[in-house]
Amino acid sequence: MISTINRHARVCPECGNPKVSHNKEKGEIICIDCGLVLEEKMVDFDKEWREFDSNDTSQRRSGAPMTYTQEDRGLGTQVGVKSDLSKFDRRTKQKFYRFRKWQSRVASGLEHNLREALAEIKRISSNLNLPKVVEEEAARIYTLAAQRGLVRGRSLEEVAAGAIYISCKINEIPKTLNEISDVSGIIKNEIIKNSKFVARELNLKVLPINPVNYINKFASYLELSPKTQTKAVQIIHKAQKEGMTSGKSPRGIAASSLYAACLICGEKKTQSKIAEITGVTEVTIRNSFKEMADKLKLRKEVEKGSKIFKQTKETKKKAVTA
DNA sequence: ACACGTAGAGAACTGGT
DNA sequence: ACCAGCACTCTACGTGT
Repeated sequence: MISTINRHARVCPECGNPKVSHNKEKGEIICIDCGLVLEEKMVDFDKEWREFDSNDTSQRRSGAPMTYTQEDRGLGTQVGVKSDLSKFDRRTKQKFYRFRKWQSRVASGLEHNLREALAEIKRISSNLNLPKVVEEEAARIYTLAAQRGLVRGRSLEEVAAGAIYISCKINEIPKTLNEISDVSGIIKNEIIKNSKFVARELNLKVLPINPVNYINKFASYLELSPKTQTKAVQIIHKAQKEGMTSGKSPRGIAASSLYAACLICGEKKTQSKIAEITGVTEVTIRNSFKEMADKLKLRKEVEKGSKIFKQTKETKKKAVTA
């Protein structure tokens, strides 16, 4: 989890330097070149020195896990609410009320902003039924943006919606701008504008997914042989070399390459079956396959595969009738 | 049932003004 | 900031095998 959510923050957005220094005492990650603080208020994940159980010699940490979905990352202390104070006498209660008042007063502008924005991110995520990891990533992106002063002069709701959009893309969650716009109440253009701005300033690379990553999963659902899988990967590599994959849906590329590989290896699966598993339509598979077959000269291989498929089908038939 | 083709519409992005 | 244009994908058909 930690490695996932921190993976985008290791290159300095200011000078592009990948060399960063981790100052554990201050809980900061700093660029060695320009000194820019990339991340602050980090948590030390080293061993806990205390022991709470004499029988247990292993050293443990305690408390709830750290989360970016709270402005203090779930690590802060909150002075109790009224119900917690019921057991105290009047004087003690008044003391705690004063503490609470001061706690809210001393909270910085950034903390107030984060509290509002993270609540908004939580609300949008919940309405869109987004996985926890997407909410966490969006919260992390917003927190970094706020720490770098990118929210200043912008509406926090707009930046929050932008963070959600980036997070969905990073985590491969197919949510459309319209859906995010409907739930957040922010117009599409503003979401695009803010997500681009934040991604650029934080040096977040929202790269398209490599279609090869899908092959194993889809092939397993389709119960394809390792030979067909390898062929599909080869086809994708060829297509990538020919520059056929840019701008296209990686799922579509994976689907059509699997379809082609099935035909070539004589392991026929229908377009509708592959479409069902891969989550793209038959039309997308057809169009993409047609382009691949033409540009990568797969026609001959496909014909050969079809012959093998027919032969094996006939021998199976004969075996059954015999 | 499956493969293939087409039309029209929508979503997302890009570039020009 | 706005808009037009573009490439891509989708739905919804019809047709052929």
